[in-house]
This record gives sequence, C-alpha cells and structure tokens, in this order.
Amino acid sequence: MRRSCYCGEVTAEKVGEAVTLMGWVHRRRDHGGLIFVDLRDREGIVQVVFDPEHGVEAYETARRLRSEYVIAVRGEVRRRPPGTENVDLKTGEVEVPAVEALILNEARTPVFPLDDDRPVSEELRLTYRYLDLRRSSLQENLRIRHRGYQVVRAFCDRHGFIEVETPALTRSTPEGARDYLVPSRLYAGQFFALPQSPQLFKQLLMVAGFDRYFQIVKCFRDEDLRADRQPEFTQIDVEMSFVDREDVLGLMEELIAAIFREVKGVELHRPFPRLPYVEAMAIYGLDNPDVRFEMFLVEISDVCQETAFRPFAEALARGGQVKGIKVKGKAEAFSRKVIDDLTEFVKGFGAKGLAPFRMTKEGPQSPVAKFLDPATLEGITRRFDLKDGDLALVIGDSPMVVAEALGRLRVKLGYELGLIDEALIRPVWVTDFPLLEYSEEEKRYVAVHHPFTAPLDEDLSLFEGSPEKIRAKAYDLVINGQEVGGGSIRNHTREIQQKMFDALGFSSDQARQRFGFLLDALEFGTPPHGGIAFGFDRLIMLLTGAESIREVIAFPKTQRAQCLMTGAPTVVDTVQLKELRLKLDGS
RNA sequence: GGGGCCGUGGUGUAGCCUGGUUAACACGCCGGCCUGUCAAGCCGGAGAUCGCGGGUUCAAGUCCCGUCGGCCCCGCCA
Repeated sequence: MRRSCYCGEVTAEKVGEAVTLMGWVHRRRDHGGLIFVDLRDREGIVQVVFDPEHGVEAYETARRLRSEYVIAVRGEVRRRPPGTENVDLKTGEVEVPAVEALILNEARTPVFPLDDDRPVSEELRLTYRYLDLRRSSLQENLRIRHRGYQVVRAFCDRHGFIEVETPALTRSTPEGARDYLVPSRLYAGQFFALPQSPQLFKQLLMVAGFDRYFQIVKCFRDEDLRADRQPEFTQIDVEMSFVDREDVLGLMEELIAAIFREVKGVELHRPFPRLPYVEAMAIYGLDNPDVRFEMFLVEISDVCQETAFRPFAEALARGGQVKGIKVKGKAEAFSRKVIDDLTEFVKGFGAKGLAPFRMTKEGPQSPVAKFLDPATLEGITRRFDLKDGDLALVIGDSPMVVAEALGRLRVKLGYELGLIDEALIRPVWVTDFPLLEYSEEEKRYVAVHHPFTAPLDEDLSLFEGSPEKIRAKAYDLVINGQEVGGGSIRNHTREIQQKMFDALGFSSDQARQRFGFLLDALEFGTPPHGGIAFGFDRLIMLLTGAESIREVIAFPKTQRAQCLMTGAPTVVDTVQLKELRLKLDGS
C-alpha cells in the first residue's frame, strides 16, 4: 500500500475518492459490531469506520488495535450519515470505511495521555519527548517555529543578506557568559569554546566585504536557566556595513513586523517607539519595559525635600530618590497583609521598605503620615493626583534600587490587577545604553553590551574623566517586557576600539592576546558596520504564547541543564579521556 | 551559591496541617456486552509498601533531618 494523502486532508472534497491513509491510532471506540478509529497524522485526525460489511478482515484487524498503533487503511471517502457529523474536526463531515487495514507496528500503552488538554508532569514529558512531540500543541509550536525560519530567510534574502555559517568550535573569549568548552585532542590541554554568539565572525565578514550577513545560529552559554533561557538557544544574527543606527533599526523592525504578519497575521505599528535608556529607567524602572500599560513611576523627591521621615530623608541626603507608582481606584484590595507581601517583594530588590498612601473620603491615610508634615503629604497627594480609592506605593532609596524595585513591582501589579491586555504585542526600541558600568567585583569598568560597541560620537570626550557617562550606539528590542534582541553599531577604527580596551583596563598585551585578530582586521580597511541579534526562541514564545522556552524547542534541557531523554551529560569512557589527556579531579 | 513550590497505581489528583483498620477518586489499562460513536456507553477486574535514606513513635503516606529529581525566582546571563 502507498499513502495517498494525510489524514487531516480528508475533507468533503474527497468524497467518493479512494484513499490510503497511514498514521497512529488516536482513539478507538469499539461498539461491538462496529469499530470507530480516529486516525492521526501530522495534518490532523480522520474517522475510520470498521464495519464487517465493508471488510471482514479489516474489522478483525481493528479489534486488535490499541492506542498509538501505526496502521495503514484503505477505503473510499464518504459523507457521514446525517446527524453524525463532528463539527470539531475539519474532517468531521466525512469518514473512511475501511476496506483493508494493516498493522504497520504495535505500540506500548503511552506513558501519558497524548490528548493535549490534560496536564502531565514536565519531567515525564521531557523523558519521553518523542511522545510529547506527538501532542498537538508542540506540533503546532514547532510548525510556527518553522514558519519563523522561512520568513526570516525569505526576508533576509530579499534584502540582500548573505547567509554564512560561522564556526561552532571557536576560541574562548573573556567577558560575558561562561563558555561551554570542548577539549582539543591534537593539542592536549587546550580547548575550543562553543560560541556565545558569532559576534567577532560577523564583524569580520563585514571586513571581508559581504556587506550584509545573516545566520540563524545556535549559541551556547553555560549559565543558570530560567523559563526563557536554555543553555543552547537560537539567534537570528545580522550584521550590516555602511549603516548607522537608524538603518539597522528601520530594516530590523521591518523584519520583526514581517515575522508577526506572516506567521501570526498581526500587523505591528511602525515605526516602533524609541525609548532612550535613561527615560526607560525613569518611567518604567527597567531597561526591558512592558509598555502595554501605564502606571508610570512618579518622582516625588522634590516634594519630600523637607520631610522628617527618615527613610526618605536619608535616601535623599545620599543622592537618592523618592518615587512611587499609583494604583488607580483599587486601594481597598490592598490590605495590610497584601502591603506586607509587596514590601517583602520589593525588599528582594534591595528596597528597605514600601510606603503606602491611600486616599479616602477623609483624606490621605498612611502609616508614615505621622512622620510627614502636612505640606509634604499634600505635595505627595497632588503629585500622584490621588483621588478617593487610589493608592500610591512609594520607595526612597538609591536611584538603581528605586528603579528596579518599583519597576518590578509595576510589572507584578500590572499582571495581578489585570492591567495588561495579553493579546497585545507592543515592541519598543530601548536606545542609548551606557557603554560601560563599573564592576565592584572586578574593580574595573565592564562593557554593558560588549567590548566592540561604539560610543555616541558626542560622548567620545568622556573616555577621559567619566567613562560611566558615555552612551553607546547600542539598542535592544523589547516586546511586552521581554528582551528579544540587542545590538549596536561597532567600533570600526583601531583608535576607538583601543580607547574601549583601555577603558576596560586591558593592557595592550591582553588586548592583543585576546582579540588580536580583530585589532589586526581593523587595520585592514574595516567599513563602518553594526548589527543585531534576536533571540529566536523568545520570538517564537511570543508567536505561540508559550510560557516556557521549552515549549518552542524540540528537545530542550531541564533547569539543571540535563536532557532527561538522552541522559546527557554523561560520564565518558576513560579511553576517551585518555585520548584527550584529561584527568578528572576526583573531588 | 540562595529562596520558594512540588514528588502517592500507567497518568492527573485527594489523603499529610490534626500519625491509628483494607491508601480514595477520575482517566488509562485488561476482560465481557454492545452497529453511529467521536472524552462512546454499561458490567467486571488488575494495578501503588506513598521519590530515596535515616530518625521520632507502640504505630509514619502523614511529624523531623538528609538526599535525589522537576518547576519558579534571586544571584548569574558582555
């Protein structure tokens, strides 16, 4: 027998056609003299009827069928008897009476139900991932992912980008995430690293004159995992020559819009808003703002200038800020207990406390009111424009703590109070990130983005004196509060790259040792260039609505970075270790 | 490195706080009946020493300690 079409394609147009179907037994309904089998393949489900009148042998075969048996069935598509149509199936108007049936393979009873809607522990799903992948939601997610690849490739090709593969075995670079290392057999004691990103290679492709490069590429980072992080993940990596920031942002938002349009049918409003980092921090408290709702941070440092309330006064005296967010009209939902929980929440981000101000018919109420003079209280009320039933939540601390604590609180409340329309897709470019930040651990400046990012031209003079104030030609794409991409215009002159290395505290020896090939390349006629990389998995999460990155990856790893299906990582044979001249430190 | 939630037949849960007969329910599985079901129905049956180890107790699924595993978060992720 030869398959004629997919089960899911057996629709009313095929009535009267002889079909041969192959697939899995999704469900079997045995009525004694008559057996129904829902036959499933990747395109869907069709009902097969086993009636001794159409095929005695087929009927006898059907009695032996069990869930997930793989079978072949031949029959002529017919309209179902009136009243027995199934509107839930796209094949529900028809059925296939089996004339002949063949068991191609038997199957053990599945270890968990493959119907989609029933909950199954993720541990089991990952152990038997090949069964999990039969379920319609993962089939759907991976097909959306496939659409994503195709749209990216078509778009990039149409816009003159050349797809180039870069090495997976490369050299370890300092800075950035922990590397996955691969020992070299031929050079005992030496290691390759798997790339955290193809950053340097794509820049060198610009040096080589490819002008526009892209790649859909695996990257590896040996860091702890989250719901949106896997040790190996996929980037859409892009680099362009002779461009400035606006060229990159303009074209890349077209790419993102194309993805959402062609995969999800959603038209994104362009141009995407641009939000300088400083503003994002001031208004949203985070550099990955969720702009689907307001509840902006409000600064009240000035009205608290004279306050005797110690936490605010001390914060201000140390150069800090007092800021808050307003919850409109829901003050009654915030009991003492709720406020205590929120206080614990913000303490997790370094805040020492959370001061609530409630507006009632009798005027503003707050446990800290007694420490405030009437003018300050009045100022706070007016600044937040507090009406009856409103609540303001206020933190006084260093600017970083105030921003993060309130920023996270804002997002938490946004979700919990239902202020976020989860159907919205709201992209925003965050721009002008700081180039450098001081690392207390390392006692030196480190790159906020990466060491090849170019500073804003007008900030170049700040290398002497206040490097932390230099803004970078760097940008992130944030969608619904999720960072989905980031990039920058790169340094294309040796001089500025050297200034950067100097600021990072690399000696010229260190710089030469680590990035010598790049420094050399910069001396051979490097064009101005810049680019971006998008987290492909995160984009697919947005396209599918998945809450975990594991739902958009065929064979993901657990939070502890193991593969439950293959058991990787594993110990290896001592022979292999010996070849690599590796000895394990028994401890 | 730290904090939190979870682990009970094949699956999903209840029971655990407040220790005490035979560990309950649904689905699945096995068998029987059944010619229009589609989460088919009806009848019957099998199946768990409660993740693992230790402790407390006359007695532990239940309390305590440790450990393993899954998930979420902080740190980390240029």
